Amino acid sequence: MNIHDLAKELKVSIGTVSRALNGRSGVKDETRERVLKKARQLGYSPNQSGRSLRQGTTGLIGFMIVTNRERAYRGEAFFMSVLDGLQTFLASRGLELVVHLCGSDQDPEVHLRRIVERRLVDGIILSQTQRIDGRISYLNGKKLPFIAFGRSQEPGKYSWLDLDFEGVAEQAIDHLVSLGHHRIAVASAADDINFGHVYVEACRASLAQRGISLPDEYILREALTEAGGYAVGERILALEHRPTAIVLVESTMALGLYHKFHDAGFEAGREISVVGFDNSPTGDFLRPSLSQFRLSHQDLGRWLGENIVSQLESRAKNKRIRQVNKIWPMEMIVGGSTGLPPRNDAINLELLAP
Amino acid sequence: MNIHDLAKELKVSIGTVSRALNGRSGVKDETRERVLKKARQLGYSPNQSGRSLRQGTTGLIGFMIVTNRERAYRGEAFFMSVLDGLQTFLASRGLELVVHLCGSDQDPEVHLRRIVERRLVDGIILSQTQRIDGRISYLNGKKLPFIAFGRSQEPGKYSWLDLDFEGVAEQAIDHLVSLGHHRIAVASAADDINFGHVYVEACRASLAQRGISLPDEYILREALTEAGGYAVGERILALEHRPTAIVLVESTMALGLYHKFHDAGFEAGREISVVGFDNSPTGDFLRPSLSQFRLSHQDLGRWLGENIVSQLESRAKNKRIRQVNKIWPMEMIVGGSTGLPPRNDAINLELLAP
DNA sequence: TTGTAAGCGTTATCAA
DNA sequence: TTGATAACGCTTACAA
Repeated sequence: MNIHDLAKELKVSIGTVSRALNGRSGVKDETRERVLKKARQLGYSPNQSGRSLRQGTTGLIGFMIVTNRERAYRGEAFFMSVLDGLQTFLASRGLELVVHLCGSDQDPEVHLRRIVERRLVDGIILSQTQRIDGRISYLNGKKLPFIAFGRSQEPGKYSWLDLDFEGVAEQAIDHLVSLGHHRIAVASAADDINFGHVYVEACRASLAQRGISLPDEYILREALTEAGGYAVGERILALEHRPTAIVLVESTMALGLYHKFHDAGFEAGREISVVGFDNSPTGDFLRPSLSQFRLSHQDLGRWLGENIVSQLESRAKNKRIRQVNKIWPMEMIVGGSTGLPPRNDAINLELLAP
Repeated sequence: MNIHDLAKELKVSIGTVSRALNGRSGVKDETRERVLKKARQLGYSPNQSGRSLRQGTTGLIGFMIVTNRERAYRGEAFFMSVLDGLQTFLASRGLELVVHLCGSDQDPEVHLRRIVERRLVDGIILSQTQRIDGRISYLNGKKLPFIAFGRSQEPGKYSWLDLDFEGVAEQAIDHLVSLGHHRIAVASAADDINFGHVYVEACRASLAQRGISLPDEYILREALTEAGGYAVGERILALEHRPTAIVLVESTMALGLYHKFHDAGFEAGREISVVGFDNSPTGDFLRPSLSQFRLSHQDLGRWLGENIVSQLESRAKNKRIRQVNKIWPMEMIVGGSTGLPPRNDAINLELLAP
């Protein structure tokens, strides 16, 4: 069933059918009705390859996810709600979202090049950006609209959206320091994903502002998984100068960390305070509940959709694409995992006062 | 940059370029070399729309995921590793995986029809099959290769892959009954997803074989989330005749359930035994660790890839497509969450003996 | 071994 | 308001 068959069935020309279906003007109302009805009846939809070839656009927006065996189970689940928000928005604009997975043994840049060169999509959103990310410099050289979900150190003007790691670090550190903590560790990503670096540096800056240093042994780089959290627990419990608090760049780690604490007879919020990251249900259902940050994944997805569509529209009108860089604010929700430091570790501010 | 530009650059015809790039015979080795080199140099890849239009195939395999706000955070994470295995296999066969998300406010069948009618993919894998699932009967009427990941009650011959819910139920029930449990509850899905029904009935059958009935109040249908698990915990603790064990159709629920137990001063494996489902890291890192079932998501994905490719090949050779129905075996890993029932609840088999 | 040209299904231009 | 036709980029049958 193609446009010729449909036209023959209706005894009109393919041009008329095309105009009718695409809402072009210059078709008699009655004819348009007939065409639409018959198309519905016969289940006809235009072949996308034909359309794409003629129009030069596919109507598809790509979202690239790099699967990583280690993190595959939960880390990427973060994206599901983001994708839900994105897809819902795109659908409202007649666009279709397609998610491209990059297998754990493939090179993300090579994979991206294939997608772009074959013209599979009209625009693409990258995620899990690395500090040095060849995908970004590659796309900077193309005219394809794209957004990096996550900052990078790649030079050049391009649109990106990122979580407010600085704000999160500041709120977390402020909360902990005001409780009296001054030995605060940071658990971050083991690989070169950019936010891992950003978060550590943001914590360092927030600590420094309060006259507190972040020694190397308090920076714990592990997998962003339950197992990684467990490893973090082992490492901090083994330290001679144990921290009294730890901030995590990913809430999933909390489960492993709690487990290790449990084994050692510790409890989060008593011996060691813990701050998670984005609001995972896991954190809410831990005991004690995890102090973490409010974040609407759906809204994030919607923002991505609005922004990529605006790029598409600029391009269609041959206008210059406006680059947007957005830091997504997040707000702390204090749970039971943060409390006063153990007595002999607290700075008693009153005693220090003259 | 299209095939004409490349041909002009090389001073050969487009036919030769195409033959060279596609590995067709009848091209001088030297010419082929030159073409391949130049194509690489200029970053040329054939436009997919052009190819698809000509060949009638897109080289894309779809995987449809229905996002559901309630489950979005973790339930769908199950798929990430499956997709990793699938994508890796497809890439080895020159095919590209595209994941189509169906937003929570969209009709999955309508969404599927649009994908199929526009010829976006050469084959598609459905997931989250419902008991009555219009998508399956729709695809049965088409010639597009597809696999349902999850059985359904839809009539007709079609390929499907499903987890061995019967085997899981049998092993779980056998384990619990041999520990002395005879009041066993089942937590399953609240919506019409088919595996929810399958699992309950499988448990009922395994219990019946041992002369144990499954009363309605022991069937707890809730969301497959932490919150759902918490709700399950509330409900069973409120029962007059409390079960001594519960089996869950999704391990994520365990976190909420443990939390509720903790609040009530209970511990899994002591007052109430708990059996989870697929081997989530969450289950491994709970305390006590969750008894659950071994499952390689990657292998599952690979199986899907092999099967859809075999369908594609049959179709290309105009051979009849062989329908395959596969039950994926799973093996129990006993953790600390299953133990003897509390004393006064156990059937002491020796005392019952004459 | 290479070049030429038809045709895949669509949209858009132009003429009627 | 409609119909005929070119063009999008590619692969392939056929001719050279």
